[in-house]
Amino acid sequence: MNIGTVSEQTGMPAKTIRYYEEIGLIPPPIRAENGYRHYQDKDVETLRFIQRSRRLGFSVKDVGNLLTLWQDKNRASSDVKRFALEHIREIEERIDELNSIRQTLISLTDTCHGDHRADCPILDELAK
Amino acid sequence: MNIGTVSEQTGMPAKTIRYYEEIGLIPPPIRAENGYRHYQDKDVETLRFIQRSRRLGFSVKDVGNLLTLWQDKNRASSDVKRFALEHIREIEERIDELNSIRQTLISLTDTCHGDHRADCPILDELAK
DNA sequence: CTAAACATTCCAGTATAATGTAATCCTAGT
DNA sequence: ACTAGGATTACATTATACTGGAATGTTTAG
Repeated sequence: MNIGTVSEQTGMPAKTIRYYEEIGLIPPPIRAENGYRHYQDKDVETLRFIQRSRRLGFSVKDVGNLLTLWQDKNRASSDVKRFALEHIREIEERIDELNSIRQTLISLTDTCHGDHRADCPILDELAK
Repeated sequence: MNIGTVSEQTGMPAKTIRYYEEIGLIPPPIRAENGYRHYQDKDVETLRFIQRSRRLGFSVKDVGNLLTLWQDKNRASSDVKRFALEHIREIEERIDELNSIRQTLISLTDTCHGDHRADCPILDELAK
């Protein structure tokens, strides 16, 4: 498979696939005689794995660790679980912070009459 | 006031204050004869305004708009409110997305026994 | 007077995650 | 043969928000 086909099958830009190779997230594929990258089905699977992990909010670096765990047939499932739980914890932290910001903003907007008048408690609070 | 004093009073690095000036978020202050930036109390207020806005998750660009509204004595409070409500909407979007990711991750970790065995539904799901 | 502390500018770098662009090369179809 | 469409590399740029560091000038305390 050439990179274009892989790109089609994963929905990932060829550019991104090359980029993942460049940063060492995926191994360099073998090259055809013309110098074109030649991919196997398992490479598409790996890219899909990356894609799903990224969608679950794992950083590219995290994905690297997940890939290592995935490819290590001797890993303990507890290692993977620990990793995922830590990620959940981080996500919950971000949610908490956003919720706190949200609450503050809602209190502010609630006290702002929001009409043609200039007087605005939102700005007053930001300025106080 | 020199930049160091402002830095102390706001807790912002001098570097950051200069940076905000550079990107046009705050106006260039007058200079003393020695070339040092000379700040007024109102500049400290402005920086505090920026700080609070940033902590509420407004981007630097958003803060620019807020500052404009703040300094426009003729703005309608509805303009500010609209802006804040839009920001709340965006934050809620992010929260929703994070919650959805969190749910998925929790389902995954729940089905992973997390012991010494290699078998791991988390990786299986990422790979499927 | 001198050294530390503070200020200035300018250029570069950090972190994250790609994407854009140009020059060149290879391949497949008419 | 020719051209369109892929592929390659290398270098640069985007977005966001700063931060680091060097070279140099100024102020202040001992």
